[in-house]
Amino acid sequence: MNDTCIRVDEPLIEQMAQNLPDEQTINRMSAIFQALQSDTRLKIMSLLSQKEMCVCEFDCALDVTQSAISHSLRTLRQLDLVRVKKQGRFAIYYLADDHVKILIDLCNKHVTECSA
Amino acid sequence: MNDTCIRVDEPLIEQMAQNLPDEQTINRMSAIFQALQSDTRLKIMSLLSQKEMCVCEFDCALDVTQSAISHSLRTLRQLDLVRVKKQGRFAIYYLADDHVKILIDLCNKHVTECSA
DNA sequence: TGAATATATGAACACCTGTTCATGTATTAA
DNA sequence: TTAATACATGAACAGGTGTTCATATATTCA
Repeated sequence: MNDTCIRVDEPLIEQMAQNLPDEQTINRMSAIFQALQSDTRLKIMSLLSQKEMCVCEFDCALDVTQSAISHSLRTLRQLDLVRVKKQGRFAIYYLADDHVKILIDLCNKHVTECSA
Repeated sequence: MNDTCIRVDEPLIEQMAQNLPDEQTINRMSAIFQALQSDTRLKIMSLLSQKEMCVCEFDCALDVTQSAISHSLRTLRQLDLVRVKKQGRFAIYYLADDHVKILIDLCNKHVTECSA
């Protein structure tokens, strides 16, 4: 297929393409969605929207190894979706900000409303 | 590691685990985030939030093959994130609803605000 | 000090994803 | 009818992801 069909207004499309978020922004957005695409990490985020938690508590609530939880938390940490504070030998995790909570809630709402 | 540490209030954690969205909801949510995790699909969604488009127009705006675009659109269609209407030989794609647009905007906002 | 607890991390492996290539189908135009 | 156009789809392959296992580190307690 060539790059143009009868419907394509090339200058317009090119301008729209330039209105796209820049590559760096796209990358960071896709990284966030990528992080939220795992069942385990979604559950972690959902739990954290109820209260802050240490790794043990996740271990008790979820059905994966402690190692898997730590790996998941690292991913979320690196994207600044969650943060840690150390309390003695415990690592207490909490949501980085409300944006993320809203993201999760919005998606949940979309899914449950649209399947109802 | 055992399933309990000194911090764990087991009945509470178990109740929190039950408050989690059910498996089906979690699966649908992760499927949506999974779909939005690809640069190409994110760009498609961003373009669609500007105006409805046919496949040719995506082909003109994006730097991947028409095949890749069709595959991406199928993924988005199957999750009801976008919809199609046929107009002669053209397939016109548009966002399924506003939830999704808000999701994208919110994530974009998060990324650009937090990196500023 | 030494043992137990809480968490992190590297390696490895099975699985999944996104792309391209090749090709198929449907619609229009000549 | 034939050729061209617009789009869809299956196969296949490279690259990435999530999990577990084994192990390391850091903190507390005896």
